[in-house]
Amino acid sequence: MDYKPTIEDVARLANVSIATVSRVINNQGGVRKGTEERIVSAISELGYIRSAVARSMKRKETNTIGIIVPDITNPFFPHVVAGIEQKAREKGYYTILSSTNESQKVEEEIVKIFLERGVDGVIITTANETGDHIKRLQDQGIPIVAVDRAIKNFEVDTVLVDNINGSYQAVRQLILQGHEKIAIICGPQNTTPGHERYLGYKKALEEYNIPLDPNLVFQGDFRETSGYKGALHLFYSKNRPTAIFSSNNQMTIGCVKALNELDWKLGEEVSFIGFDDVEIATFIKPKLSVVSRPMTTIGEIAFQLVYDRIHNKESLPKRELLLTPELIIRESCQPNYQKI
Amino acid sequence: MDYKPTIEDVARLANVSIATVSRVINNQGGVRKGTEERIVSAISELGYIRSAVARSMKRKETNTIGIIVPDITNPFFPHVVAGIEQKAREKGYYTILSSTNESQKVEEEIVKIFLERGVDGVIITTANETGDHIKRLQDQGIPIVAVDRAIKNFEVDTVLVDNINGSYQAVRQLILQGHEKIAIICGPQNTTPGHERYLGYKKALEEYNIPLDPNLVFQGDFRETSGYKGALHLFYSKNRPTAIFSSNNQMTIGCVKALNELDWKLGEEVSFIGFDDVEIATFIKPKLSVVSRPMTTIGEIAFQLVYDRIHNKESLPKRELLLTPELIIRESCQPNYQKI
DNA sequence: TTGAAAGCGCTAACAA
DNA sequence: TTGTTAGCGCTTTCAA
Repeated sequence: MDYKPTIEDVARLANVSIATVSRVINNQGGVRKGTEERIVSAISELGYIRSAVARSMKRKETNTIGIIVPDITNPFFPHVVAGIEQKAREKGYYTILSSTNESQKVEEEIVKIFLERGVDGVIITTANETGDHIKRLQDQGIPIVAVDRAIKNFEVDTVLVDNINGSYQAVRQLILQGHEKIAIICGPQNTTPGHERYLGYKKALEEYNIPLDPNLVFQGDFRETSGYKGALHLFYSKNRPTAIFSSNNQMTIGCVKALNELDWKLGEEVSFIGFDDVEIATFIKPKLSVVSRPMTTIGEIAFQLVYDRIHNKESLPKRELLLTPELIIRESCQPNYQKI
Repeated sequence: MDYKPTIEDVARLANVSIATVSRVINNQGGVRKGTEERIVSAISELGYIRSAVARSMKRKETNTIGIIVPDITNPFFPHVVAGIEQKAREKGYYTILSSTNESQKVEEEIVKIFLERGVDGVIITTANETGDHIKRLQDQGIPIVAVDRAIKNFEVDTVLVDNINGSYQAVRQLILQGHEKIAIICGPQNTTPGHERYLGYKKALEEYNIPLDPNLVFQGDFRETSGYKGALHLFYSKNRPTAIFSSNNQMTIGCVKALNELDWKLGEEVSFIGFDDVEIATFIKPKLSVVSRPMTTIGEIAFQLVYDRIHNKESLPKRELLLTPELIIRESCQPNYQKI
């Protein structure tokens, strides 16, 4: 069978007009019971399925949310996506997902496709925070929600994690355990998360009157190798730190690898806290302390924001949510014995 | 600005008919150069974007591939999806992704949605291999490709990994290193991967005349917690194994966590091989030996299969690919010293 | 409670 | 080389 029955086939079989059929498939009521029954059985007899395309054409909505992420293989995003999808399905929305591989050009392409397809809303972690290419979506009246990375050049709803607070908590913890030579492995300073996590580090040091030593600030790029290099660099620097804070999960991994190879004893010779939980955190020894983010919740909230805006085109002010990450203290940060 | 210009607006501005505009936006040629230029500039002046919905309506194709996975947070799938997406984009296709959380009911819902939306093809790792609900897709002439899990009750193109061979290789390796008390942490036996990986285990034991001890077979469900429980169970069983084979990545992680907590020395007291590579494999001490699958390649092939079939409605025989996984030996499997 | 009919924006066959 | 026009399958007035 390859023939797709249409609303007209149903109407013919049930001996009513297509308008009446439309009423029952949309549960609009106002149809006599007997008529409805005839229609329902005609539908199942024919195996009729209403065409979402024709429907979208008429209604000017697709019930789909476009999702753009920079890297679907980074475990953070599948969790966020799961949260979005879950909530979306509950509300009758579906998602079309694309990964940019951090490429601005790919992102532009995807935006264009979303525009053509008439998505009802977009949830994005952009590869380029200036966001000029994203503006076109907004110009078409398509609600946008930025997740994890802000968009700079115009106003959109945003759900971020309080990066400053997260790294502040982590560094403060290290300070309270008696560390003073605390290093940071930074993310790129031209991204919000990268910069903010550095600011939290600075803030904690200032608050406790610990001078910031530039030699303890290593510029990474959020990739594993830069974490690795960072640890190496710090190990061999003249002012070897007694504690390290790493700005993201991938760099944490590189870093721990390096510590292993250097035989730089985690927890004993050097305390450690990383931003973002990693799978390995609880099964290396000692267990890693981390700053953890509620990934699924982020997705759920993001969907709620687009959803609200889809159904309130005009009247909503810009909303900016800042979720507080949680410091999970395990074993990799210990009192600074070397001080004593 | 919230008004969406249509092909008519473009035609009016360029002072031609909509047919001519259609010709240029579809690169069909046969349009005088000057005319084309006028149209192109009208398009950019108005910011015209062709409606994919209207186009699909007319052409009876959506250029979208539906993807159904059981669990998007399992790192295996994002890699497969990345492969699909990559190839798809090259060919002008886009993907709509849904995760069933292993629920048959959710899967049925999604199938229905895909049907309504008129996807051109579906790539699925099904939560229920009997596949009766999926049959509806095929009845509508929508090509299906099964990935990682076969579909039993009718014929579809399939790309699988040779699970039997993969776990056979792993278990044989353990046997050759002198292990006899080799445990397996199974996946669900009503899924192909779960069952086949068990068969490979059995096959290896049989081949080397090692009797299968039911106490060494732990029934897991592919989730992390069941790997954790499995290791616990095996540790405390009267016939403690000297080697463990875990049937998937998530259970491997649970398992390694448990080993740590139990202080059951990996590689020394218990050798270990897991199915599927995991991020942490090279990272923990000792490094984990694993059976590795070419995930991105699987996705690329899957897309190629649907694509072929979309463009060759009738004429293709059923195709079934079986990729051979690779045993990567690292440090977690060692000769069985306890035997000596 | 039901039906007739007007489109939604596009493609493609046909005509000019 | 260009234009006219008939739909694609549905929703939604408006009228009966």
